[in-house]
Amino acid sequence: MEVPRKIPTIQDVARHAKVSAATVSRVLSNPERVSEATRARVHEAVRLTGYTINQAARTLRMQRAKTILMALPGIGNPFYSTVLEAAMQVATARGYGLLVTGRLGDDPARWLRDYYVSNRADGLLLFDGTLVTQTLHGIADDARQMPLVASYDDVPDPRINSVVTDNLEAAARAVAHLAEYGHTKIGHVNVRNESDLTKPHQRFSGFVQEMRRRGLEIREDWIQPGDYSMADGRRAAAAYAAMKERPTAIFTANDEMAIGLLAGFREHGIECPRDVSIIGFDDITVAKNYFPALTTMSQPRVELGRVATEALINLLEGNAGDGDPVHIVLPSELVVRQSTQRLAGG
Amino acid sequence: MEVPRKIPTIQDVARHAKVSAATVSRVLSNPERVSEATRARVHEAVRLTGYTINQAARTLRMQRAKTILMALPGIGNPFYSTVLEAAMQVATARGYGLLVTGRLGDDPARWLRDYYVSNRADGLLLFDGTLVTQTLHGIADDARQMPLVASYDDVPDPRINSVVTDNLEAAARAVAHLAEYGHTKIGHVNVRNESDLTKPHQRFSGFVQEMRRRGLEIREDWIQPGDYSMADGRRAAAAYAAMKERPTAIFTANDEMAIGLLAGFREHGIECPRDVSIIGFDDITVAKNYFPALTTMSQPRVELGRVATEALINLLEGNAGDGDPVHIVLPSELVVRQSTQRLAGG
DNA sequence: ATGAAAGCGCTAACAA
DNA sequence: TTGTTAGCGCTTTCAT
Repeated sequence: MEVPRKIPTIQDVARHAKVSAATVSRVLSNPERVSEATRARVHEAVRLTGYTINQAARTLRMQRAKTILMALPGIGNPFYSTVLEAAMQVATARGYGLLVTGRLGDDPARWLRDYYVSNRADGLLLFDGTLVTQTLHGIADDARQMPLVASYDDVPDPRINSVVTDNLEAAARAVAHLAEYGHTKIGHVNVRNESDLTKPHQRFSGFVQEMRRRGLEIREDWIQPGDYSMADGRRAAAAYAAMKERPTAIFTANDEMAIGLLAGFREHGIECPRDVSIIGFDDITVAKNYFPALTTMSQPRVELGRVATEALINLLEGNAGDGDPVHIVLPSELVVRQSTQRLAGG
Repeated sequence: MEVPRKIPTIQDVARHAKVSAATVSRVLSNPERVSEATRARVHEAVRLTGYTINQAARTLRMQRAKTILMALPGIGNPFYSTVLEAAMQVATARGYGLLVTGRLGDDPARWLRDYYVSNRADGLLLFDGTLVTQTLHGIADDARQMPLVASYDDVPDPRINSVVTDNLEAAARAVAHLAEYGHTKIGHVNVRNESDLTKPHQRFSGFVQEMRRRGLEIREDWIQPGDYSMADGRRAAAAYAAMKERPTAIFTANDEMAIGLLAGFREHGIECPRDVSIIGFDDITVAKNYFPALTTMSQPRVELGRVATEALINLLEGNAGDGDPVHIVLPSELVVRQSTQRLAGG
């Protein structure tokens, strides 16, 4: 019956090595300030005691948690899980822990900022585009500013650091691809609600922009609402199927809606790409394994997670805050597969 | 030019309310031990100062971080992202933060345990089945035990708390489904490596068990290796395609491999379900939207995340450790869709 | 190069 | 019911 040993503290190590706690601390963070002999003794003592630094104490003392907070709109989305994985790798490599949160309550800004004020996280990786700029500034513009990097589909406030993909351009290219294939009757599936009227999604704007540029008619009824889920893709399919006249090509704001749309169409006897061309957005893993393989705008989501996390940590460790905001735009790429086809006789 | 206010501490609140810090602390954690009048004054002071408790200080003092650590084998996997989301919701609701980690380095047990020893997390949600039981015990059986709940495909050490699905049974039912459809030539795709020889995956065992029970031949070459990725599903497809004699039905250990397998087969002109029936495992979102819609064993992954997290927090808050280990088994469910078919003339 | 001492912000034991 | 005091484990002046 073993007596549970106490978790060793820096004092225990000091005693073992016959030095002061201050010296142990130095060995651990500024080894060059300690003589080689002492250093060796301390390391040995660390090994012997199995000492691990107490982060809570260190955080309290240093006012830095060595932890970053990642706010996600819905982790269930495979898109974000890849981003999360990339972020985690970078964070770990640089000695940071990664807290995740999603449920933001009725005061999202406060919810997030409390992590900072309460000394649980040093900075924020914001992947949740539902927070409007105003709210965002509630986080960043406070006296006790929380360092943050935003990364989502909309173009964030220029005062806020951001790492994004060129959503507007990419959406325009998606439409251009359809147009180049001879399609003129083009539909779109995207989020549509009041907040969007004042601040439309970049992918929506890209769609509108390219349609206008090419002089193509934008038909209201061909723009179907979708919250980025497969279920909403199916719903859109039902809506299109019920129409007398349908678009010959549809651009969905993400791959999951494209898949739902395809699946839904199939149930209505509408075949892709025979009857309709569909282009998605994101290039999630399943896109190339779907049938038909999905044409899509590929997003560098590993890069997104990696770069955003690196930017944040640099911010935290560099001369924080006194530089200009960081704005990084990563390129998307058109990946043509089987779900789009030249319009027959077009 | 606003001078950045200092983050208010409990002392600031105390000063405002003209009470001692201890009283403020009491109001925040044991309100009933404080008179109503004082309580009101303190609350007002909290509001005025915008006070938020300093978690680092509290953690140091109480030796509890109010944070749980979730170890995932690969968050990229959409299966786990759903579990993660469920876990996060429960954790948040019960006042816990959720740290995630994946990169476990060369000493995974130590890596995970250090979170505990260093006072960063109070307990561990272990979703990574690659840690063998021995290693696990390195985490749990230490003098400084880290409370943990394991949840993955293999049946964990009985001394360890676990929340799992009935993988072995479910796998057997998957095979039974194929057999009932008249298939006798049944293949399987699953992880295969040395560690599996000593400790085969439950889904593998379930396959073997049901095949034996029905007196069906288990052909080594029909058991293809797969690391649960779509890419490995494709690889398996290539392997099967190259065979002179192929199975008429295949059970893959997860849906992603099933999708990869289907996509791969299609490229070789092998159609599902016409030429081969395929049953997956997990029922990821895309399964029902795939073409053909995937027959699969549905796993209650939201439940899994929820129940495991609840079990862990109960453990942390209850009379921890002195009870028997918790073992919860959640049921899987057969979902028949289009990717399996009765064997023609069978 | 090393040690002594103070203090980060909180809670809990004890006193009043 | 409330206040005083000590101390969680660490880092960091300031001495030596």
